[in-house]
Amino acid sequence: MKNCTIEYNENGWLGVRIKGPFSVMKTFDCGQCFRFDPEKNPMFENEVSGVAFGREVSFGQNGDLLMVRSGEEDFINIWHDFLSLDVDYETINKEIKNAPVKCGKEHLEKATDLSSGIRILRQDKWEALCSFIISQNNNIPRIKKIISEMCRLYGDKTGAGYAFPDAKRLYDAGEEAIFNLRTGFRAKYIHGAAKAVAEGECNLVKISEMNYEDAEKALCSLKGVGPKVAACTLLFGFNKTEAFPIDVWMKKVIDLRFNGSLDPKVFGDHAGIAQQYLFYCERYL
DNA sequence: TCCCAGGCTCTCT
DNA sequence: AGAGAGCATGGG
Repeated sequence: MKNCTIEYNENGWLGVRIKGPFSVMKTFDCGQCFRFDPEKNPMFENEVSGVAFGREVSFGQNGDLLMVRSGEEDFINIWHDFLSLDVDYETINKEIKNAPVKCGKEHLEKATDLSSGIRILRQDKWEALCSFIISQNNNIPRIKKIISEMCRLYGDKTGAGYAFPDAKRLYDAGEEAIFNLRTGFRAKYIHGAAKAVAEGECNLVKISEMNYEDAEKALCSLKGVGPKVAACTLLFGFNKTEAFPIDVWMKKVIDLRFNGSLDPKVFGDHAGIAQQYLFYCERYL
């Protein structure tokens, strides 16, 4: 494992020393995932818990020590990858700060410093696609509520919580059931995407192996999926960090901080990370 | 109350 | 190609 070291394993918690910038709070509160919530635990400076890949997990943090409530095997096989712990964010942050932007360099540096510690999660592909279809013209608290209810009603029980329902399960539940989750006009989009994925007409694994342009085209062929939802899906679920989702907040950022134009290409393969820094900075500060 | 939210589709120029 | 209305709902 690169850039982190397992230091101990006791009482169900795994202690992992992290090299480079890492913040549990920022990572799970920056709007990239919807199934984790902060916990109050005197043991840690910060803790979040939630469900991913059908497993309940908690992440605590004290300084550069990450505490994972899981076995060593799950950490190595799932959570290490989920959290992008192999990625050298220290170097990436430097590259982002040095990106050849035409203007707004000062803001870019400030946003990078303020957001440092965010890790782009590698989430489940279907969960990312479905979640970001739900996200359109919606606000984050409400998105979380809808997804939580969707999991409670249609996801497998994981213990205290529920897994994210797979595509077939949502397809079988029917459009009306999905509408009854208060998804509104998105119900037919969710149901249609679930059908396409469940029946193999939309193969998410194949899409993840495509180049960015083809992958975006493939996702956008689904009704209710446009450039922004596709970009978020590819960034947060398909590990395509060159994706640069532009929502109403990012439009604001570009107008206000970059004088109306910002070419994602200046960030190369780290465009998605830069985007997330700018988004987080604008929303939360 | 009213504006808005990690937008997209459809229609009309 | 580009602009604009409509969409369901509820958070703040």
